[in-house]
This record gives sequence, structure tokens and C-alpha cells, in this order.
Amino acid sequence: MAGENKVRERRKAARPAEIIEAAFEEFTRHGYAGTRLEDVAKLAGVTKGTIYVYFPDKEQLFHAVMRKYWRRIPDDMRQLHGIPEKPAAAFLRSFLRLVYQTMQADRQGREIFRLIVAEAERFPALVDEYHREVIEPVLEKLRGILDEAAQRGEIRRSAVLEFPDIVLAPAALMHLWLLIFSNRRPFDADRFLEAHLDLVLHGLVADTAAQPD
Amino acid sequence: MAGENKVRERRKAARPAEIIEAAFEEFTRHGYAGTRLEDVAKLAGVTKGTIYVYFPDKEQLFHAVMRKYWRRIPDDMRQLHGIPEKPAAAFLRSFLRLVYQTMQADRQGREIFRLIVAEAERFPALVDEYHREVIEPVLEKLRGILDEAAQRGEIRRSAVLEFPDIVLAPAALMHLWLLIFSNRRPFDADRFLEAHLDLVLHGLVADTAAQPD
Amino acid sequence: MAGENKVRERRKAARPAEIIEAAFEEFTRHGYAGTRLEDVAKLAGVTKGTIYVYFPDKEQLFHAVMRKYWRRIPDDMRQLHGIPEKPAAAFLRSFLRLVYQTMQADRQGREIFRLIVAEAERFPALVDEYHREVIEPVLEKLRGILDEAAQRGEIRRSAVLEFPDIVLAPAALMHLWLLIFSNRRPFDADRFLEAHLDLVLHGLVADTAAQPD
Amino acid sequence: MAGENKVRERRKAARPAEIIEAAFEEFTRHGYAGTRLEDVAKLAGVTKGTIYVYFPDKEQLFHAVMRKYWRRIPDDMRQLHGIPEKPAAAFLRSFLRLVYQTMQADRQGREIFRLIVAEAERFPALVDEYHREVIEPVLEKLRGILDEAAQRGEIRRSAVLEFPDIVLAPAALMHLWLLIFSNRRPFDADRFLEAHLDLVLHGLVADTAAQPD
DNA sequence: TATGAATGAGCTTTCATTCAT
DNA sequence: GATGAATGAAAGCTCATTCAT
Repeated sequence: MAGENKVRERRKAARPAEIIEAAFEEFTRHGYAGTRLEDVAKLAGVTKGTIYVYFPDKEQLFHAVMRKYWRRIPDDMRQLHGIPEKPAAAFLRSFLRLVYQTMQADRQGREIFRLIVAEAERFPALVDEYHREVIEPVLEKLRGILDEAAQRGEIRRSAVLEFPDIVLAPAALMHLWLLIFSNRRPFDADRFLEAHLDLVLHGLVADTAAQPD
Repeated sequence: MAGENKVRERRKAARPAEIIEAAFEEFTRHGYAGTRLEDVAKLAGVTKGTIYVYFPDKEQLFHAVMRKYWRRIPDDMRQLHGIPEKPAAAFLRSFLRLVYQTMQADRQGREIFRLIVAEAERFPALVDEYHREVIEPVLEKLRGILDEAAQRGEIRRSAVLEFPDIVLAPAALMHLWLLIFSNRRPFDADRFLEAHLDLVLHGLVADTAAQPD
Repeated sequence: MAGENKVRERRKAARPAEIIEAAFEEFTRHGYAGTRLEDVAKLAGVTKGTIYVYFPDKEQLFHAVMRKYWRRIPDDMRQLHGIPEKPAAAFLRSFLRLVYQTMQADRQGREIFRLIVAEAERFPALVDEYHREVIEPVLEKLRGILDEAAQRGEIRRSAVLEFPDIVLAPAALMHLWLLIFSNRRPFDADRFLEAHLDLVLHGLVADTAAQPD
Repeated sequence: MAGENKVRERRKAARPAEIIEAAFEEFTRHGYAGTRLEDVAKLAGVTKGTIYVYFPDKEQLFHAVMRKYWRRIPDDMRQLHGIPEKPAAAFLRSFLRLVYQTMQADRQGREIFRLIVAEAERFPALVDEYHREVIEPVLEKLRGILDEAAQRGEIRRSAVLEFPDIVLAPAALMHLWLLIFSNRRPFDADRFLEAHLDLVLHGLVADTAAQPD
């Protein structure tokens, strides 16, 4: 009774995920319009028809790919729990370091971002969803860090507090550089992060006494 | 009769440019693979066949579009000539203000950037060319500004000097926001620029005496 | 437990009939080629595979549908037994009234007729079978009625006796009207029958004395 | 200037008609769903793509086929002009003879009728159009003939006058027989028409004195 | 017996490209 | 140069049929 059709069930249960994985590769490599479902199928080790067993059409498969791969990003931020939140300089450093680590390691999240930029016109609803679920939480987290530090008097009250994106911008730019140059252009991410921290900590510090590092 | 001919000739001479303009609209809206040459032709007021009179194939047309629209960007930087280069804070402000103005006004440059991100995998050579001709000059300009200011002792010698991208990053991010949210999300570019300047000037300033604004 | 089994067995035994019923609906609505076995399965409350347990392929299922639904038509004619066969006018009236009643009530027979017309080219053998089993018996019955009436001198000996279809034709036409206009076009079947009878009885009557109604 | 591209233009102008002709053959043989556009193309001597130069999709091609082939039917009725309208018996005979001739000769009109019956469910609007443009005019013509004859006292005022279809029904039935039996079943159309006329003329005649033939 | 995942041939439709005019 | 009819390869999608369970 037990274990006889487990293999089959396991395969069956894994099918949609396998197809999504393959679709991710093809979509990120060739864009939405440039992707051939036949290639997706081949990569997933199934036939064209099988894709349609699980997804009603190309568009829904695209949606599934997008949603699957951006969900994981905010999860990484949980690692921040347990890190003492002050002094602000140290916490900010931890926060940004985590962001860089995630961004560097997470090729998938990066490629999803490419698709967001590339297909923003075709799938505006997806862009909004992405903003709400991926970008906004990170910015809100950062805004909270900055606000509390400002309340404690550790950093200046400046217009920057209104735009946490500005503090994060260099990280986003690194994202883009990795995206468009792949590995053609050497990039010292550690040193880039140090420079980024240098600017931010000097730029936000409450008074000259509070020097970072 | 001669006048008639002239109009015709002028139109004839304008054909390739008109086709490129139309192709720009279609490529930026639908991406490379998603663009139909028939739509390009319709928008340009010619027929499909005419495109092939001037361009050997879709790919070369794409190249032409890309090259035409990014050439103009560095031109804007000439406006900086004539502005006194010190004090550094003021010059940086002028520089960044110019960058923001250009970025906001230049929908075409923005859309080209979208294509760079979207089609980086398919046209890596184009990305490299874009970097050499568009990104690099701006970064080099900024690097020059920063280096000179540092030599004059107006700003700190920090790791940031190695990565002028970091100073420019918020502007690039605004570029992206405009790109993916179109006009769906209100964005106060002026205030964003002020916050950006606030961070950069405080972050780079040599000593606490040199406050911006 | 035994009761449970019975229900199941009863259901099992009913399966083929349920499938045929569902197939009838789909085939008549969408034609042979336009019918999807998956829809048949859904309508029958089974899965696609089950159809193949009972029918080797789509074609055989179609055959089964056709044969099942035309068998019942001649049965209705048994209702004529017991009606005195003369005078001919009265018997003819009873006969035609029965034909009209059957035709109006029997949506299924009507739809089968549509399939006969629609798929005659693809299934000529089925058409011949249909003629032999459905059309011919009715025509023969009518021919018999007319012949006997003629022998009794109640109706004229005319060429019409060779073609009982001519006497029946208006009924067939009503069949067609119902088939192609569904309920879009109002149709007074009773009055139509009266007119039909009027023509036939006047047309066949032996002499002017024998007026119907 | 003249005659150089005439051949091409002639071919071009003929294309849609050639495709419609080929489509007619395939649609009438295999029905709407059963027809493969590739076969249509092959029969028309073009490639699949060419069909889409002239017709937006399969459905519009079907519409075009239907409309093209039923237009000609009412035209045949013009042949009646010039025939003296009385006595009614003779005119009715001419009318029905013409109907039979048309029906026998016009394989295309017959096949269109098959499609009307077969696809009535899928294209109800087409059925209505067919009724308005093909059936209705014939019935109205006949109704006019009968009404005038009745006014002149040449035929009885009976319920039949309300339903000219009844008078025409045998012709319609012959249509069907030809349609579903092709040439498998011998059919003496002349004798059938004679029998038909016999019934109708006897059935409608005002008094016993007025005998047909 | 019944299932339904999987197949793959085949369908309609699209579109970059060609070429006679 | 300019046209646009024609092509044909290939794309997205469908569905009758199979088969391991």
C-alpha cells in the first residue's frame, strides 16, 4: 500500500517547480517574447504539452516564475533579528552588508529584476506587486533603522530620511552592473561596499566626533 | 517641378531617420523580440519592404536605434563648461542638477537604458559600447571633479573617490523608478535631488565647517 | 457493505450509457471534429481515460451515440397499432399527427439528423444504416397506408404513391427549421400540420366528395 | 507602361477567389472544425501564410465562403420573369421546375446548405443571414404566386397559403437526399417533380374541373 | 476498472524576409 | 527606391491517445 507509486507522485509534485525553474532560465535569458516554450520544455525534460498541463498559457507561466523567485528575497532580512540595533553605524553596516551579500549571491533575484525592468510595460501589475512585496519592505526596514537612529540623536535629521532609496542606491547600482556586464567587467564588491558605507556614514553622522570604522 | 523634387528628396533623405524613430518607439515598448517590423513600418509611414532598403535586418535596425539615441546624452555635459569649478560643493551641485535634469527630460535615453538592461544578454557588444560611450564619460567627468576637489583639499580622500558610481547612484535609481513605474507613482524629483546632495556633500566634505546650502 | 457495492455496480453498469449521453450532447453541439473528448468526460462525470475503457476511440464512440439515439424513433410508430386503418383520411391524419408529435418532442432524434447531414461525407456507412433503420421503415409504413387506401379506392392512384417522401416532406422541413433556428423563430407547429394535412388530403383524395375535416 | 505587370495583378486579384473556392471544397467536405487550413492552401496552390494575407482568420474565411456561394441562388429566380403568370397551374409548374433544376445543378448551393445545418449552432448569425437572403426570398416569391392565384380564384383559399414552405417541402427534401446519399442512391428527379406537382396541383386546385397537365 | 499525467503530432496563427514589379 | 504579395519556418496552443499506477 505504501511506497509503490511514491516515485511517480514525487515526480508529479515536482513537475510544476521543474518547469518554473526551466522557464526562469529561458525567460531571463531571452525575455518574455523571446522565449520559446519548446525550449522551456526541453530544459525541464518534458514535452511542450506538459507545460500546458500545469499552466494555462505562457503569460501565467511567466507570472508563476516571477512570483516564485521574488518571494524569497525579503526572507533574507530575518537574519537581521538578533543584531543589536545600536550604535546605528554598526547596525547600518550590518544591514548594508546583508543587502550586498544577498544581492551578490542571489543571481535569481537579480535576473527577476531584469525582467521587471524589461517587461514593465507589458506587465505593469506585476511591477506594482514586485514593488509592494520586494522593494517596499526593504525600504521600510531601512527607513525604520534611520528614523530610530535619528530619534536617538545618532544621525542627523536630514532630507535623506525621507528617501531611504538614496542610502540604498549604490547597492541597487551594483545590482545593475552585475546584471548588464555579467562577468565581463571585474568588480570589487567588498571595496565598493566599503566606499558606500564610507559615504553614507559620513553623510549621515550627527557630528564630526562620530566617525565610522 | 524642381520644388516638388526637393520635397521628395528631403523626404527620401529623412526616411532612414523616420524609420529609426518609429523603431525606437516599438523596440522600447515591446522589446527586441516583441517588436514587429510591420508595426515599425506603419508608424514610419512606409511599408515593410522599405525597411529592408535601408537596413539589412532587424538586428541592424536595432543597433541603429541604440546608437542614435545614446549619442546625444554626453552632449548635454558640455553645458558644464563655463561653470567655475570651485568651490567643489557648488560645482558638484551644478553637475548633479544637470544630470537630474537630463535624466528627467530624456525619456529616450531612459528607454534606451531599459533596452540595455533587457537585451544585455542578447547584445553584449552593444552593452560594452554603451558603457564606453555613455556611462564611462559621465563617470570619468565626475571622477575628475572629485579628484581635483580632493587635491585642493575641499573634500576628503576616501574610498568613494575610486567609485564615482556611488556618488551618482541615486540619480541612476531615479532613472529606474521612472522607467518601471512610468507615471503611476508620484515622485518629487527636486526633493529627491536635495536629499541626494545633502548626503553626498555631507559625506564627502573635508571638515564640518563646509556645510552645503 | 453489500448495498454500497450494489450502488457502485449499478453506477458501473451505467457508465457507458452516461458517456454516450454526454457524447451525444457534445457531438450534436459541436460536430464530430469540434468535440473534445475531455468535455465529454467532464459532462459524464468521469475522466478522459475512462472513455477509453468502454470505447476504442472517438469514432466508435460516435457510432455508439448515433446508433443509440436513432433506435428509439421507429418504436414510436407502434402507437399506431390499434387505430382503425380506415377511412384513409383519418388514419393519415393520425399518422402525420404522430410524426409531428415525435419530431417536435424528440430533440435527440432531430440532433442525430443534424449529425447525419453534417457528417454524411465522413461516415457514409452510418448514413446508409440510418436510412435503412430510420427513414426507410417510416416511408414503408406510409407507403403501405397509401397503397391500401388506393386499393380501397379511397385515394387516387397517382405518381405520389411511388414517393411517400413527398407526403412526408413538410414534416421533414419542420424538422430542419427547428434544427437550424432553434427557438429564435416562432413556429406554429399545429397550424403547420393542419396546412400540411389540408394539402395532402385534398391532393390525394379520390373525388371531390371526400373532403377532410 | 501597359501590360507589364498585368499577369501579376490578375493573379493577385484572383487570389482571394481561388482561396475561397478551395476553402469551399474543404469546408463542405470536412466541416468547419474538421478543415485544415493547410489543405485549403494546398488546394488553392498557395502556402498557409497567403491565406492570412487575405483573411484575418479561419472564421472570416468561412464567412466569406458562405456568403459567396449563397448569393447566386436568388439570381436564378430572375429567369421566371417573362413567363406569363397565369394560369396558376402552369406558372407553379414553371416555378417548381426551375427550383428543381437549380437544386439539382447547384452542388455548391446544396453544400452550403449542409454547412448551414451542420454549423447552425456555431454560427447562428450566419443562419439568420442565410434565411433572410436565400430562403425568405424564395418563399416570398412563392407566397406571392399563391396569393395572386387565390385572388383570381384559381386555387383554394386554404391554410397552405400561410405556409408556402409546405408547397416547397418536397424540393427541399430532394435537396437533403442528394446531400446525404451523394450518388449512392439512384434518384429519378423528373418523376419526383411530377409526383410533387401532382400532389400540389390537386391539393390546391379550386374545383375538380381544373385538372393539371 | 478508473485515473490523469504525459505525450507528440498537428492545428491556427505570426512574422522576418524575399522579390517581381 | 519603394512596394506589398508571398513565403515558410516556427511559435503558441490543442487534443486524441497511451499507460503506469
